Amino acid sequence: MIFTTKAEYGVRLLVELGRQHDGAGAPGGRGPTSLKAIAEAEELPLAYLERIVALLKKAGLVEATRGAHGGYRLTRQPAEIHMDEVVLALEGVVAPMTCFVAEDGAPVSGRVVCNHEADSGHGCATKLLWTRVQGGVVKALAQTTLAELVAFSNRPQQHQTATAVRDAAAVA
Amino acid sequence: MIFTTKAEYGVRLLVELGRQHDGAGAPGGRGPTSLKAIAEAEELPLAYLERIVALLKKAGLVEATRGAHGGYRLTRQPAEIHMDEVVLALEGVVAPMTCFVAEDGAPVSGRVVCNHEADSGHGCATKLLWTRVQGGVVKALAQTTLAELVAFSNRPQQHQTATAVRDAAAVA
DNA sequence: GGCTTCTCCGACCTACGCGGTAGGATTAGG
DNA sequence: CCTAATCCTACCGCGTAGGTCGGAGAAGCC
Repeated sequence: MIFTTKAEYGVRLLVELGRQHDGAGAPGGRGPTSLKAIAEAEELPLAYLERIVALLKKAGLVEATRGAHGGYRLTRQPAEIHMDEVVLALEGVVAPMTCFVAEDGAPVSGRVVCNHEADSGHGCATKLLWTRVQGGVVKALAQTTLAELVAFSNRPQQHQTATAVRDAAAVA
Repeated sequence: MIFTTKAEYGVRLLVELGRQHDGAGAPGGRGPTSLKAIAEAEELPLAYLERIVALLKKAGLVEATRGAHGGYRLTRQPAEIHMDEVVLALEGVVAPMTCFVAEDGAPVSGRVVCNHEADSGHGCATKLLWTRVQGGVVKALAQTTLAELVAFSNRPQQHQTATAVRDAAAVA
């Protein structure tokens, strides 16, 4: 499996925030949303969400107001939030293999290097393959915005599988 | 990380077999290659390789001859072997998330379904995202053949990173 | 001021799967 | 029969994903 529940829960958390963020004039919309509300809506463990949202905050995707009636809100419009950034914040660098290390702790889109070059004269052939795979993943992530996911989650449930497949095909 | 060393080692093993498989007239080329030779060439643990090659054999990608001077050989031309099939054999179904289960133990390219639909009225928004990601991965794998990897591994080592990046860009 | 309701923070725990080993049984050439 | 190879299955250590617990600050509300 490629992503952990950190990414899963984190994205669902952002979608929930994005749903509040609708066109409410002033940036920030209405008041912030508490984690507790999100945890109940998505049926996720609150304590675990706390640690996940901390990652999003550290990445500047989300801001918090503390105290009673506090909570979290997005720092940008959902349409401005691309999933490559989100996944980077949640999972760290996206590399298809342990031997892939970014050249400088670089971001998702950073170029990547294989560290067991000196195998036996010929360099490891897998590098080409993993590079292509990573390219495919990053491209898919970068092309998806939070706004899309919010819109998708608001659609009626019935033919969602079909539409998801169609959307995915449209990307390809 | 997305793939385990099973995929890494398995691909390297196939590349090594593909290198022997060059145009030697009769299908099968010269005699089979022993695992021991491959393990030494790639500096991989022999006992572990045994288990990995068993997966490839079960998938029909490779055939074995037992006994002294035995070993493994490819069942097809390297240009006919696509990496989606290889990775499927080695890693099992490629799903970006645990909640993704194929509709019938289907192959890599099979359509996929999220199993926690009934969340709270609205279906999980992540499905769209993971579907797109999986599409990107499968596409990248299916477009790469063993022949390409063999050719790549035979190139001089020097500018390999640069060429890998260029090749990956060409895919996109 | 004292609640309550939040965010914050770090220590702690547990099950599981990856990566690897050990030891043998089986088959085939010399 | 010995050796070289594939086969097969059980075992094992360790890192980490996934989650819990408890408590310390911050800010609104009575």
